[in-house]
Amino acid sequence: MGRWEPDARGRLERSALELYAERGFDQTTVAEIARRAGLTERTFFRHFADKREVLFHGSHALEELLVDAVAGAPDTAAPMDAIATALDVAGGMFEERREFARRRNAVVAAHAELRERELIKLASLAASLAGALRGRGVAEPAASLAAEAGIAVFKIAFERWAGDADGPDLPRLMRESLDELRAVTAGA
Amino acid sequence: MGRWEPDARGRLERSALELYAERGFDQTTVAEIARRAGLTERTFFRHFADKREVLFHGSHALEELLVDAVAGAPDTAAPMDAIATALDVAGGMFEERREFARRRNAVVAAHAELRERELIKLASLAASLAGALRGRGVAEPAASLAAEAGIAVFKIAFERWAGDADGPDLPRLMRESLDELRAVTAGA
DNA sequence: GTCACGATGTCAGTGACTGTCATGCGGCTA
DNA sequence: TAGCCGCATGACAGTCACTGACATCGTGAC
Repeated sequence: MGRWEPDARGRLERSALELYAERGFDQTTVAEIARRAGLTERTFFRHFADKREVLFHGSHALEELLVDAVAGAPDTAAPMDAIATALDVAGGMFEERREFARRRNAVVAAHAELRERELIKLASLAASLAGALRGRGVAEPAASLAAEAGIAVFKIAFERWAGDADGPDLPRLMRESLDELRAVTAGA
Repeated sequence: MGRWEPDARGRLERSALELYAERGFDQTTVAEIARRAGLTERTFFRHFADKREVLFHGSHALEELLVDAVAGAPDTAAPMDAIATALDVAGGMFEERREFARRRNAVVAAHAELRERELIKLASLAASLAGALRGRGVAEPAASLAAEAGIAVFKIAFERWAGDADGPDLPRLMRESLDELRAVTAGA
């Protein structure tokens, strides 16, 4: 055992989510988060670039997962089908963490600065997915457009999922939304 | 003539853009922006909610313009055709302000916090466009999906336009990107 | 002429974030 | 076993974004 309690980063993440949910993002100081985690403010900023980032540590893992899904889709799959594979994986991942995902989303949705951070994470995800599509031989701008369309589907399906605890599961909402997008963009 | 020089807000906007371009966003303090505009830091924050917002004052006007375009599209137009009308209007607007738009975009693209703000403005625009589509009788989630797809087209066309000063004009890139999106989402 | 109004200035305060140096446990090496 | 080093954390001072409260003073209504 080390000199300190283990998992400082995890303690900070949990303390931050609790406090943001209890009092709101603005009414929580970094010093309070650190104190609840048994650490100091300075240590918080060694683990997270800013007060928002503490809620977004998982986004990198999600990005890797989805990039792998796109890269691993059958060679014969069309670009949007590769994206659909990734959306399925994402839906499964969130469905496994229903409680946490919904609690975290409520906090993020309640504050504009946190929504901003969420949007730039999604933009980064779109860029990575576009890269994965290019790796499959898809040209620009088709790769970026397919990736952005996939993120649009993700956003809308996720929003509906988070807002209706008794509705369909997320993978299903993803598939329905993708079908809806195909319908609405069809035709000249 | 008033007690003060006129157009304080405009002076602040111009001073900010100049300084962000000259030294970078981080290396510019609000006090410096205000001093160059002949005002004080406190006055800056009376006009703009924060240091980033000074670059995004125009986004509200853009939003109104595009909402009107969607609302004013022919009754017979399909959802994506109404969106296409709005994209055409947007393309024209930026094309009229080529120089300014490109200079401003270079500043925004250079700093993650500014890109975040841009993304939330685009998300707000998407929400307004979805509202305009609902006003035309389009149901959810089709309205939101069409709006988000339109924003995806806008983002990618704008990026190509900003990155290639000698390329096609923006309305043309918008139309090409929309056609690409239709092609990539087509098929089951 | 008076008076309310509105845009700005002044000043003090909070809190996010950073740079720098100190501390002490665990492991490595002689 | 002794000395040393790396690494996670603490302590502390400093900058700057942003806010609240109050003062100032041309302008226009009456």
